[in-house]
Amino acid sequence: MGSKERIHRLKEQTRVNILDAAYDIVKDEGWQALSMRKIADKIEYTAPIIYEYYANKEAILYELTKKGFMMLAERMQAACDRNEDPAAQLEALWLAYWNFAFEEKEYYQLMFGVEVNCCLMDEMFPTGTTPYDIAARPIAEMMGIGDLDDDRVCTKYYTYWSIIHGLISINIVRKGTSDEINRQILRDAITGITRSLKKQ
Amino acid sequence: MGSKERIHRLKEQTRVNILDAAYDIVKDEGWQALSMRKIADKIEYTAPIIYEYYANKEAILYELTKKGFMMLAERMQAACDRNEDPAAQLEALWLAYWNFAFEEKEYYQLMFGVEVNCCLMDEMFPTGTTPYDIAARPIAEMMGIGDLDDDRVCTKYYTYWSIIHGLISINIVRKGTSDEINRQILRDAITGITRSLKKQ
DNA sequence: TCCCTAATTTTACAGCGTTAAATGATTTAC
DNA sequence: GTAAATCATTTAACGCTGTAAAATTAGGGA
Repeated sequence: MGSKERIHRLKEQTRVNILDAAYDIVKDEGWQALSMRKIADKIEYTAPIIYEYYANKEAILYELTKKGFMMLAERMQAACDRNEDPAAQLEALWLAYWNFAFEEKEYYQLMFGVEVNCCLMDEMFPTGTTPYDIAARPIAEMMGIGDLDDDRVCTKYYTYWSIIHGLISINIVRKGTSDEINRQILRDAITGITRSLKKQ
Repeated sequence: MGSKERIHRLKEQTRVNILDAAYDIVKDEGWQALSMRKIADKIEYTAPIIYEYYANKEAILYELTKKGFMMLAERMQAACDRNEDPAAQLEALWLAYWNFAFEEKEYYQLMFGVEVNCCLMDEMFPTGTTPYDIAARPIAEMMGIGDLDDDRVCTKYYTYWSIIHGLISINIVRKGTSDEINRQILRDAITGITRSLKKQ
């Protein structure tokens, strides 16, 4: 009886189809638009059938997250393997990470909980009180640059902001890193960037 | 008739109460648990009344976001003002940012779209293929450290990861920064951290 | 007291994730 | 070949969501 296997294969295919359909919807309409009924529509079934394949919606997201992490790991490993020198390896591997985040934005959002938020930040602040406005002044001063909107100031500002926001959101999403290490990274990073301001 | 004013004041109070109720719920149960009906319950009204004060749920979130940004700006400015030297200003102001993110975690999540995700990352990867496993080797090599789990390696890894993830999520949430600047920050940061590996 | 207006609630709709029951189809046993 | 049993799938339903319209209640002015 090969029919048992045929059916088994078909069911496995449906499992994959559900994941693919979910990803298609997200790619088209974003994560907040993903619903069990839409997935069902796409695979031409009714909604409850999905529960035959996945315990619930979260399980689907979990599976997609796992897939995302596997893709990321592959790309980083491949980039690393293409180089010999450790410095070159590091650059290549982080660049692969960077590229993954934008080429597979939907996966990255799911994996690291980056919500696409409604509102543009700049219109949120009373003028002159954005973090940029506050931080740009001492940055510019140290660099000996008069114009607060100079690209060099802007770059340094984003360097500060990135590492701090990055460290924060990593800690919010996945707690577990020790406070000790966090503080150390924070101080290291701030003083490191600050030192680099004087040089130029 | 002062009663007109009394009523006006009462309505203004209700506007505030709605925001406060929303924040209380979020503080207790997280953002995903916030609903119009729960807010209404808390202020002892029925749900549709809220639409008399805010256009919709998004408007409430918008208002809270604005409040969060104002709090952040205040704290950063105050921290900056407490110092004279620009280097000290920068350290103080970014430390204030850091503290805000954790003391007002709910606001920070709303402001920067940091979702608290379901799943622990480590169980997602086949063993030995986490980004840490991949990146730790060249880091350790450059630092002349044999043990991949050494705290010094771990710290450097998180420094890389933070700035890259930070830069990515800032770009995902609020597009607008030029690609040119992004690339420059990325390269600067990577080579900067990499250089710091050799020194030690 | 009557009317108008404003405040508030009730009801309703369409969508969500999810479960239980009812149907339909297919395989197994005799 | 027909009956029974098992599986696949759908229909119906529950409680929840955001939101809109209608119905109700309350308050103030003539």
